[in-house]
Amino acid sequence: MSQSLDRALTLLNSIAKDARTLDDLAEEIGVHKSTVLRLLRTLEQHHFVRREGTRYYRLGSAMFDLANQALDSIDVRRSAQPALAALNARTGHTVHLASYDDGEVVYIDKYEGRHSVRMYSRVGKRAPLHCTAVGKVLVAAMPEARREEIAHSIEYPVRTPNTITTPEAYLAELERVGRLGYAVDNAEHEDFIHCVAAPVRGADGEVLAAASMSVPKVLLDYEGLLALVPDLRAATTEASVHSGWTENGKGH
Amino acid sequence: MSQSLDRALTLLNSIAKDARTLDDLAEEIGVHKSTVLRLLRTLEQHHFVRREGTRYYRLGSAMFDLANQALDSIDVRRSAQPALAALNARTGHTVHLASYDDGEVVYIDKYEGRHSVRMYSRVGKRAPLHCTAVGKVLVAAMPEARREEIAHSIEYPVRTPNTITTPEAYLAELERVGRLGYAVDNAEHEDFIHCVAAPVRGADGEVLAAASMSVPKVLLDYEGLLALVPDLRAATTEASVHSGWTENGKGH
DNA sequence: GACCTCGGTTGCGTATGTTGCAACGACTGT
DNA sequence: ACAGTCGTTGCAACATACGCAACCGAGGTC
Repeated sequence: MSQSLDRALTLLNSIAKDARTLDDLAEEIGVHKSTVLRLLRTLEQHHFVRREGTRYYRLGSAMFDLANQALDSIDVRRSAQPALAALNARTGHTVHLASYDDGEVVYIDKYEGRHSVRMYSRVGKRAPLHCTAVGKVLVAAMPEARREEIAHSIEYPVRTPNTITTPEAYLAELERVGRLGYAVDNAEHEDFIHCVAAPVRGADGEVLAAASMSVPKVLLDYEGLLALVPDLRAATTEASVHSGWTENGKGH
Repeated sequence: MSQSLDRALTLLNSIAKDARTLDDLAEEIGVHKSTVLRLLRTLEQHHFVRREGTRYYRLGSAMFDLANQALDSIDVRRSAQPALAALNARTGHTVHLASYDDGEVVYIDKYEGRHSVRMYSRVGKRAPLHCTAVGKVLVAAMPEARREEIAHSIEYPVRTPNTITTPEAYLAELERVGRLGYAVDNAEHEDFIHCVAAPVRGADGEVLAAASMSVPKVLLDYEGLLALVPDLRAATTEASVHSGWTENGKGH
């Protein structure tokens, strides 16, 4: 809608990957370098980018500042923190907190596991709804009409042999998740990892976010993964209570 | 330089403080609300803001994503992490890692202390050079000409009765810091807190960042604060080694 | 040491994108 | 059902951001 802003934001994405030079950027977004220069200067004034020497541009401190302000203002992140940190410390597995945003899942917190196998995820990163345990939990909590709508509107890219690839299969899975109160990602996203996830609820019982544990298959088989569910649910229940949820239905 | 971009970035700052409505924002930056709408839409496409209901706008996930990508690419942050985390765990005090950027200090990492007294700081936040221990360490490490230049170009706003207020006093303090190898902020920034800081060095002995410990005065008197210096320096030395520094001068 | 190249920087005229306006529509609360 | 509030759209006028081309300054090569 706004051309220059659009270009500037695209620039930020490029710069984020790693430090870039002026001509690089100009070519990348297909405009004259003087145009890029002007945009970068404005971004620089606001500390969104900074220069390294004369040649290279990097993201600046405003980025961090705003991001952290924003993270702080996500209430569920703060209220879930103690329970999730404890879960992470107790089990040693990687714990994620995620919420729904515009047809995808967004990770809003992460507690790194103790194993050497690192997942390619990061706070702020987005992931598909159809092949993640957190995605299933979040969509399963929506009213039926919305579930249908989402199930039919998203893509189903195949990530592994186990990935769900049709709206029908996805809806059936969501129904199961809703009934059980937790979701499994049986290596549907990455070949060597499987996950379990459960919802974190707020004062009115609405689902605010989903928490998951991710475990390498070599460390724990499917049975072992399911055995983690009670532990996970204890944590999400605690997180829910801190978020204003009360046992018997409606809270306020 | 670029008007629309400039306005958009200002919008982001406003939104960051807390969720805002359209007219609020329009009035705040003094333009018509349709203009704001268009900018917000572009920001929304890029996930820099998201809508809460129809009325409110909040920062979006791209913010977190880019910020974390950028933080990951700050090498000194990663290499200093183990040493600083250990220092924080060992002492229970708040630990900051900061670097110099455009006439100010920027916090690039923070390890929260165990006391209830919380400081108003945050990763990405900026602070003055003249009244922070990290600021002194960073400027003290620069060549004399640059030190002079900075000392005479910055402002000296008074924060507490102890704040340094003249270039001359600041330069004298810097000389002391350079000689001792560490800096003290004797309640010069906030009344009830004092800090010590020391440099983290890279392969060529250049100062990459400064690490500090901040302690409430009620918890530890000035003597007690100084007694922390050996512990701090052990940590910054360890961090320096992880950053490629070698004991006897030039590394590579 | 002079030349050459490459990348960043500047000034300028033009066209394009962006703006403000005013009218519309959706939603809320009374 | 009505009034008021707030988000949304189409349009015409204008300012703004654009691309061009020429100008620097630094690094490397012969």
